[in-house]
Amino acid sequence: MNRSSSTKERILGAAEVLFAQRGFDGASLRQLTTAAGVNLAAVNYHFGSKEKLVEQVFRRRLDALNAQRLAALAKVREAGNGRLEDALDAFIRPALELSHEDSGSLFMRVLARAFAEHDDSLRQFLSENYGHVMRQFTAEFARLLPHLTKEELYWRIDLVTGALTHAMSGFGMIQRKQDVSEGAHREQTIQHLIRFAVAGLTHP
Amino acid sequence: MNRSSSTKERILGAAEVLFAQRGFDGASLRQLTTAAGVNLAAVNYHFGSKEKLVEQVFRRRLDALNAQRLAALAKVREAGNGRLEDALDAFIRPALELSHEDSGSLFMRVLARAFAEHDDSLRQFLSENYGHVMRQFTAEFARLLPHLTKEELYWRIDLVTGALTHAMSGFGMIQRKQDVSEGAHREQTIQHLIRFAVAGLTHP
DNA sequence: GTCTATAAGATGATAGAC
DNA sequence: GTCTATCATCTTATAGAC
Repeated sequence: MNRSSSTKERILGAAEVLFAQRGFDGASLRQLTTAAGVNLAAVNYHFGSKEKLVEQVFRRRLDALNAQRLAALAKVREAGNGRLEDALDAFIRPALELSHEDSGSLFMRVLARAFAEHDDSLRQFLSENYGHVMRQFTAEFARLLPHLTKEELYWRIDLVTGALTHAMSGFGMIQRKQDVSEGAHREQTIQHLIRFAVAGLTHP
Repeated sequence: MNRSSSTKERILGAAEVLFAQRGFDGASLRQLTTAAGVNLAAVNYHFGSKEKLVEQVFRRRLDALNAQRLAALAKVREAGNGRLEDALDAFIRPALELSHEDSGSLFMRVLARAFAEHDDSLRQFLSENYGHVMRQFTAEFARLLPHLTKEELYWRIDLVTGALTHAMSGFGMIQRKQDVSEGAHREQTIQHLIRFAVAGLTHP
């Protein structure tokens, strides 16, 4: 059994937790390797640098998320006369499912940090690797809302994205109540978001 | 003429810029005092610590913003049978005006960082000092949307807040075009947001 | 692949002269 | 109020033994 992959995974897991809690600069390699139970030098050995490690933390979650989104969108398309609700579901559900996973909420905080950082190299990385997903969804929304000008459509998609981002981030005031299961709460969030987005996208 | 207030102001200005660009941890007192053209020791002399300086950077903008919001809300109330659009305008306009000011967009990035930090002491500071504003607006929305349950209303306000936050942050894909003036673009954003929010709040 | 030891440098805070 | 000098501590990265 090769220990290297286990070491890599342990580092990635610890990095996600610590980047969420303390930020990319705030989490030191010392804290990180200690938490992962590996040697201080292991990060540079396995990833090359701290920055490459950050990139891998993103890839691990976002590759899966965007594959799910595109697969769901493809299903909506091939089903023929898709409804707006279904396209929105394809866009929203994988994202919210990720954000409600055990370590997913941690990752959401990592993502929020990345956006707040406003770091161009990181933004470029995200746009290069996942920009095509947004473009495919925009094209589908344009097909389903043919009465809107491009300008108007972009505005509305932008605001939907804002609402989704906010819901994923967990910053809002809505907290899951004790008598509601995790899964039920997620489904509630998805349904609220979809109805809200449909109203916002289709109003005259 | 007392130089101390000028030194304090120069520090606050430089801090806002550098906190936005590099984060609270990322901006060192050395970079900060150099940019402000003051001595390294001046921050600790005038503010006590780096953390107290951060607090003052927030106060300078948020005290003004929330006073404007409450004044606008009071006007809507005293005008009698207010419309939902007017209450939303009171909530949204001061925020978006701040975010479009010269140094306002910088401050928005500072604010985004604070949320991403998820730092409890900072969140507590914000909630203690400005939480009553949100409560007053929620009460007004409840009055204007009596058919919604409290539960449903909270969800929808939360999603509106998400869209507003996103619009303020400037993360979105919508960029001002060259042939549109700064003021016209801001007004466009406000109108899009209000119409989107009205649709999202009132849908059946 | 993993370890220790250490290089080379930045950081927040403060003491004390002016 | 402002300055310099410095403390104690932290950081990333690497060299070299095992």
